[in-house]
Amino acid sequence: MDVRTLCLGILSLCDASGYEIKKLFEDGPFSEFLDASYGSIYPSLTRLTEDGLVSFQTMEQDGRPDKKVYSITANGRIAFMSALDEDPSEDRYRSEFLFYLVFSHLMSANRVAQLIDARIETYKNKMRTISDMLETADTPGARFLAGHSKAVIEAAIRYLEENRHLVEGEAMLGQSASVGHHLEHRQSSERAVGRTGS
Amino acid sequence: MDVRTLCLGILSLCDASGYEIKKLFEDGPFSEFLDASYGSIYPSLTRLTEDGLVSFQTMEQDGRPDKKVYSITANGRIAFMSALDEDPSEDRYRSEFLFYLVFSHLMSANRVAQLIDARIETYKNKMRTISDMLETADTPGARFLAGHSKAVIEAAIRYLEENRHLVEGEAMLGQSASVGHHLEHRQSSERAVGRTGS
DNA sequence: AGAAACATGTAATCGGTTACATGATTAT
DNA sequence: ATAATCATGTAACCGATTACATGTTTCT
Repeated sequence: MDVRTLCLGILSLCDASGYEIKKLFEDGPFSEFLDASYGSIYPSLTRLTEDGLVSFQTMEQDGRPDKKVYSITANGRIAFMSALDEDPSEDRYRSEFLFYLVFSHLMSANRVAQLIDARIETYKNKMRTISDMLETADTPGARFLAGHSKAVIEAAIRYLEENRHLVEGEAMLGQSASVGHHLEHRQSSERAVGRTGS
Repeated sequence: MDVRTLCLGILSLCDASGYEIKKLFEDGPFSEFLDASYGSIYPSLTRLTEDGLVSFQTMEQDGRPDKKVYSITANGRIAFMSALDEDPSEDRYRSEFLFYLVFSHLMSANRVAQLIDARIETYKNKMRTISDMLETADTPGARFLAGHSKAVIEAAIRYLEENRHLVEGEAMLGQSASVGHHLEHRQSSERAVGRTGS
């Protein structure tokens, strides 16, 4: 699902400018599971306008730049509902933090502790944001979303606090066999025939 | 952190071919929080070889194509450990599923239920994979990672099962104010000056 | 018979980010 | 003073995915 459809969905909930849509991705209820930059939002809005799926009104403001407030059109609503008929793509989760922890044996215990402390701190900040959302959520969908984030983040914090000792032992070098055994080299019929590049 | 560094990290744990690295991203212990395609892995390995950070041995195999088994070099280890000194970038999580649920009011209760059922099914499959990993994990890092995934996924399943009723009520149309109030339009000094595109 | 696994690699494409350009106002 | 917020937009760049190209063996 591209940024165009994401914008269309947001505009099906309320009118907004490109700047405001970006804020919704950044701090609002969508921040936990979506993101898009101005460089993708503005061109999307232009395309959607060309395709007749949204329209806009230019608003003059005192002491602020003009703003284009976009509204979804009837065709836009139809297009968005068609998009919802497609199955959602799989979640994509990418965490350098977790990748780092695979290599805790290459870092000092202090470094690992610092990494985990920072992570817990980030989570706790998010929890504050989410608690605010839960309080102000006035639709089931919004409450559901906020509650979901809360449940998952709470579980992550609890896990980190209870199990950090597992990776904070001082750097024990040596190879991790746990990855190796995912690759069962068939020693039998393998023959090395050359070495390059070292 | 680009695919090059990811490959370097994996090769710091054990020798592997490009194909095997891909499998590690796909089914192995990294599948929960990383991904990369052949189209990025093979060129990365070539670049790493050119830079002297890895080397490879060509292995002839009976009844299978030749395979290039890569090993990290001393310089490679140094480069990777330098990479670990940088702070990890923030997690990126992208979920169309959660985005869809914001619009549960635009879908039939059946469709929403079907979406949630599929999601729970996916989670339960993952749980099986992770249980296997937990059993075979022979290093603290591996156990820690698997345990983390387990804790988070369990929380998500529990939440979905206990709260799905919130979004499975039959389509109640109308606008969601919960997004709107994240955008406090300063009605006072705003003036519409034109409408375009509808 | 056909699909899936094994195995490597290139080229075209594409979506998206980063940086740039501009500029007033408000908060620190 | 300086940074941050408000506000829109373009161009360059880049990393990564997708599709293509090739071929054997094993599983269903």
